[in-house]
Amino acid sequence: MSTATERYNGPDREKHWQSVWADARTFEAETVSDRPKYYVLEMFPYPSGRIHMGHVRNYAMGDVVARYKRATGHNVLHPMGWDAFGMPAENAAMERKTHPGTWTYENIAVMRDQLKSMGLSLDWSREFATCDPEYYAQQQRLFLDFLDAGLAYRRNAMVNWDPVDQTVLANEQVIDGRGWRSGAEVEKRELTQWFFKISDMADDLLAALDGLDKWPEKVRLMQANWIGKSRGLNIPFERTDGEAPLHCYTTRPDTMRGASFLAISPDHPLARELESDNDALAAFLAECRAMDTTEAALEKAEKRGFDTGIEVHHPVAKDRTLPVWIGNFVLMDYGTGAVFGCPAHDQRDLDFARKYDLEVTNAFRLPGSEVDVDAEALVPAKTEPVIYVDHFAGVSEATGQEAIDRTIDWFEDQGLGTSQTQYRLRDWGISRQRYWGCPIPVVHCEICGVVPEKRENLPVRLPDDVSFDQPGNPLDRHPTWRDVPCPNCGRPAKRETDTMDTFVDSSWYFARFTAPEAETPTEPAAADHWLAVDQYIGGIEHAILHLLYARFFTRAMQKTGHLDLAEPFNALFTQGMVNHETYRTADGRWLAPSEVRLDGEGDARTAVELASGDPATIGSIEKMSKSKRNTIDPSEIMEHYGADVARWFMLSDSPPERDVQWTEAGVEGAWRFQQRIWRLFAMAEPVIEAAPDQRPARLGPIATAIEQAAHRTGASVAEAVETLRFNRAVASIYEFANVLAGHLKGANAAPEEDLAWAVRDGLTRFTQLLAPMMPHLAEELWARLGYNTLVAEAAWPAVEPGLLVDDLITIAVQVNGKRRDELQISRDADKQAVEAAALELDGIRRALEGRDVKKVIVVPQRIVNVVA
RNA sequence: GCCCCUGUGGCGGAAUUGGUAGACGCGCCGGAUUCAAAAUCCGGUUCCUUCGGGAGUGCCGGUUCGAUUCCGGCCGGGGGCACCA
Repeated sequence: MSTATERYNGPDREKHWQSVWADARTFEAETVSDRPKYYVLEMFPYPSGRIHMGHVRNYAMGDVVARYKRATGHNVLHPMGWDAFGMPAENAAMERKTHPGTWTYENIAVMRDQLKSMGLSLDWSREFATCDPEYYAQQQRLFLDFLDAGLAYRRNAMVNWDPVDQTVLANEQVIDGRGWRSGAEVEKRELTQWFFKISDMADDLLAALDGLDKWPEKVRLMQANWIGKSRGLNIPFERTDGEAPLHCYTTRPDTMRGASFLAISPDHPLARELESDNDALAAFLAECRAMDTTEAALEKAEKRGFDTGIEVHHPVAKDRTLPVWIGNFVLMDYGTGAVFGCPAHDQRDLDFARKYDLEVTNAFRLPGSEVDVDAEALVPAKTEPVIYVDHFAGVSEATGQEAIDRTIDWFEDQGLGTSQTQYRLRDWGISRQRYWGCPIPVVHCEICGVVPEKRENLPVRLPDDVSFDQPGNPLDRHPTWRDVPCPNCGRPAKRETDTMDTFVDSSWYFARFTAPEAETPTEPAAADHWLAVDQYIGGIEHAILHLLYARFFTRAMQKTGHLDLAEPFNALFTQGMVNHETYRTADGRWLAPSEVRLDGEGDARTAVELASGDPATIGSIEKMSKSKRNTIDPSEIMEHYGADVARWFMLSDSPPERDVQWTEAGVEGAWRFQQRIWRLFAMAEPVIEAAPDQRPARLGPIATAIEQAAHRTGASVAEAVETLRFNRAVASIYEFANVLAGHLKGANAAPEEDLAWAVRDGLTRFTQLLAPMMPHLAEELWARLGYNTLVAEAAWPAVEPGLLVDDLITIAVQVNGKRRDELQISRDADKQAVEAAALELDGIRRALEGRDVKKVIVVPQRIVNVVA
């Protein structure tokens, strides 16, 4: 047929529906409701300037869930806010001479408009930014409560210090030993810093992972590894000079026979004590402290030691003594800051022993082998049985794990050591020497020490009159801001100038959304009602830090009376990234997709730089990033194709947890589908007009087929959305569209009543199933069907279970496991009937070729297998 | 090094508890429509084939009437952690 129908203009109509939803306040959560609550949350964005495709994907997924839950009778909370403190605002301030706040709020305005143009079903009435004083005031209150509860404390800690920018750098900001911005050589410095006592909750944070059964297994594993619980032994080593014993922590006490030296950290109290009257040692320690501690540097760093001259007795073989060394590889903040070296069973210890000519003694050998250690240490898996040599507790052949357990017990029985559980997780250092963050609300008084700011004085506001024309923290050099009277004694004192790590801001925002204007951090009734978050969606890059900090914060807020639960996120989903091809010129410049023309296909594809006409290389498919210039601006896509098309493409094809590749062909496919649906409804118009209000008592075969497809699609879309398999929901909708289109083409201009009814009912249901994913088009179609309500407010269509199954089914018939024919038979036919009918099939007879049937396996409603 | 995930057409990917492998989409091929093109519509599309069939879910083996699915061993790809004692 000819397509006289006009094209659907998405970008134009979408604006209309967005204003209709906003006017009707369709998406505001009800404070009081009879309906069950559902809290769906996507990780809130950092206001960097413009939204990117990762946001589109993330928020499209969350929006499908929110709209579906609303349709299925839930009172939905689906809020949005801004993770607005952070370094980029200060960098922008330095480069553009603007205030970080100005830059941030301008970005928020742009990004809010962009998100609104996506047509997300968000409750904008609850919006806030973490840099709003109303928000950080409450965060300061939480800090003071944590301080009172012993959950926040201050201590000296080593940090990476950039001497040019005059700031502390995170490990990730140190590249090859230099600051990522200044390029200056980074120093290790000891600073007094604020910490949250997350280590207190290590065991609970680990144990509670088991209950998070709606979290990805992968994330739970990553968190468990990060917390890193291990059981070992704390052994005091008696010194030959009679001084206080040195304690070592080990997880391999079974290798004690092989101990040949002790190594202590350069930061160990003993090392510091010896330093004062030993110049050579002092020089060695200074070098250790200058050392870069990034992973890459550690990989290459030489293992170096310094012999202190001190000796200790072997705890079991009392006649043996072991020298005490200082080792540059020993960490002060794990275990006791001292280890015993067992060169035979640890490669690093072996290298160290060879270098400094220390003993190498085996604790065990492999079964059937007399060979001792040569170039490589003998380190079998803990599950592998080995033969222990002369083990003091009498262990002979055992796996490492068995021997470890028995050794720990033996040491405890003998009073030679104590079992100790150790965690890898360290306390969370939250001090940042930055301006654009939440001020830590304490005052330093010469008389009273560290004094909390009075709660009635909160918030401690960031001053607006700051300059960024010199490096360092503007709060530190502000002429007056620091000067305050001591809250305790009233004498002149100084404010703390550190601000909080921005991870603190995002550790409780989900709770604040439940009562964004409360005068306290949370409002108990609202928090109890809405929390936990029912479905949280975000990137896998936050699998550890953000999610672990939020779990800690929820517990800490529980302890301080702000919340009444321990786990903030009932279900978690981590979505994949959005990738795109990369393009480069011969001289290595990255080109944006809009700067190249692509020709050919398959392996013969070529790219040409538009501006110069020079050939460009098509590179690997990578995460969209500014540095590789392989980004696509969501706003351009939404202005050209519309938000529904962008959303639909982001939800199609790729499973949501996997990476998706953005392609022009993919968006166009989504756009064509949208137009096809539009034509389908145009084509159906005369049929719809002929439809009776009531379902006719009898439906013909075509009407029945449409009705069945409608109900089956309803069931499968619901199931797919519930399990967040959006690509399958999309596929089901395509199938249903194909069914409807196929039948409509065959229908004549004056259809039978039953068919007309089935078409209208089918299209109504189709629109409802489409609505969570293409909400604007769905409203347009809903109006076209003659409804004067909003499909966004319509109830999810009920499914008639009887329509999901056929009376006559097709089952495959195999011979020896190979499919040879198929059988049409009544659904409730008994086994004997199925078997008899199967054996009569031509294809089966042919395949059997007169062989004897040994056995026939009949799985009702599934398959028949004839064994011959 | 330790821990984990993953491997299916030309491509993205489907496939309840083991039960017709390749749904749906993209691409491609053929046809219709058109003066022509775009758009649209219809048909085909795992591979091989002597058109009877045969092979096939990274590779090798096992369990089973039956394996993409379960088990063992390899190979490839990806991720997390890592001087953690």
